[in-house]
Amino acid sequence: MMRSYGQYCGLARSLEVVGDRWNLLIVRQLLIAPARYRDLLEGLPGIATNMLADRLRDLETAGVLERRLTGEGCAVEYALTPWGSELRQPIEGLIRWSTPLMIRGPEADAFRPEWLALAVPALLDTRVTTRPSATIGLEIGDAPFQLRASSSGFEIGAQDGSALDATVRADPAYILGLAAGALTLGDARALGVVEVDGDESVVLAVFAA
Amino acid sequence: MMRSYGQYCGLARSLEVVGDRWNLLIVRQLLIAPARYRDLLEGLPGIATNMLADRLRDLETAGVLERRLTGEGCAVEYALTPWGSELRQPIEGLIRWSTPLMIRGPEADAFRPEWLALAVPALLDTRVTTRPSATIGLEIGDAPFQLRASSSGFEIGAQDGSALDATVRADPAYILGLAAGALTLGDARALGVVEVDGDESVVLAVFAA
DNA sequence: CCGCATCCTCATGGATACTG
DNA sequence: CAGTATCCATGAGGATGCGG
Repeated sequence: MMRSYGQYCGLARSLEVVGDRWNLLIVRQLLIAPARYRDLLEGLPGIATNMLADRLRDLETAGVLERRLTGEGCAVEYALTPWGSELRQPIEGLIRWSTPLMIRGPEADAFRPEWLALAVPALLDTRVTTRPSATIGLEIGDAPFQLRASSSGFEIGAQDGSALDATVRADPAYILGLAAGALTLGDARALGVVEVDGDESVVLAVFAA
Repeated sequence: MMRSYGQYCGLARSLEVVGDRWNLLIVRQLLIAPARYRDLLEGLPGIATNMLADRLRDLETAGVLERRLTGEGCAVEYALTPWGSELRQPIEGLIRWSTPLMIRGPEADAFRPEWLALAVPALLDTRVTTRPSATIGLEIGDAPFQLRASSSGFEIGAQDGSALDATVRADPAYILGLAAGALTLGDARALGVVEVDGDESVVLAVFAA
């Protein structure tokens, strides 16, 4: 638990809960989906096992997440509380703010396609939310997804057979930088084709509204 | 400078720049107004002098803030760059998220009236931004201010002679908690009168649109 | 004074090994 | 699988010094 700032300020008190190293990244993983301990270790490359255990305890105590026992046997699962889920807004703000840092490209950093599920909605132009019929196609690895944008938010589901209006193919490690710089739904423009040099590929397609 | 997370994720890269202890609180102070070293020390109760110096250097290197020489002589002043100013959005999100932490009240924490200049706009209901004529009166210490809300944002200026529609008097140390729980401009309701037990008082008044 | 730099101590983070 | 225990490196915090 972070040492108190001793300031009666909303920002300071928030940071006493989620300002510790790794905390917001754990919340990021749980915003994508509830997860088990092992999933979190994989989704947070570089974290030490004791750090993850400590942080999960802190965040549970603070009321940001909760431990749940899934149906089969005694499997432990971690999920955000309603209050913890509301961190989506500031986290999306930080993802948008990172644009100048992301367009440098991935360099030696790790990349996980699941992070797109959080980043792409955050990076889409806000005009999307006023166009109820907007739909974006996402293919992560071999699994095709469809990202539906409506006034009530974004929803990821199975992809139907809609024709593509524009298509982009990019290495997973570059897709975020490309999206940050160029992706807006208002004009649905193609981002261009980038060479794929890894064995894992992501196809990001923008459909017409 | 924070150790790298080694993740090609916008949130992780943002946190490598502003995730270190004190960094976002320094940005908070500069969002209120550009400030000198001494002002920052006073506005950040609890910070050590070497921490402030280190962080200012880090944030300048990262491009979040810049050192400026003010007109008279060689007085150093710190101000946010345009990119740094864009942290207002995620910071306001964290201020809103802190509501359950703030309604506990100030306890033993320090309070500075200037923090209201950031918190009040962040806590106002978003309906405010769709009512161009909305105006809020703020009195910090002896200085009366007027907070004008328009579609282009909030602006703080001198107070004119407008009649009050509702008035709230509260100790500065409680005003944030009250505002977080009860203040919406849509119905402009009074928050009630709270005893003032300090020598410094804040009057928060909600005007009719 | 203001704007830092140095020094020292202690809490925290990180890597690895290990256990129920 | 889901964490603890251990050890070491790093960073925070406080006091103080010091040049302009």
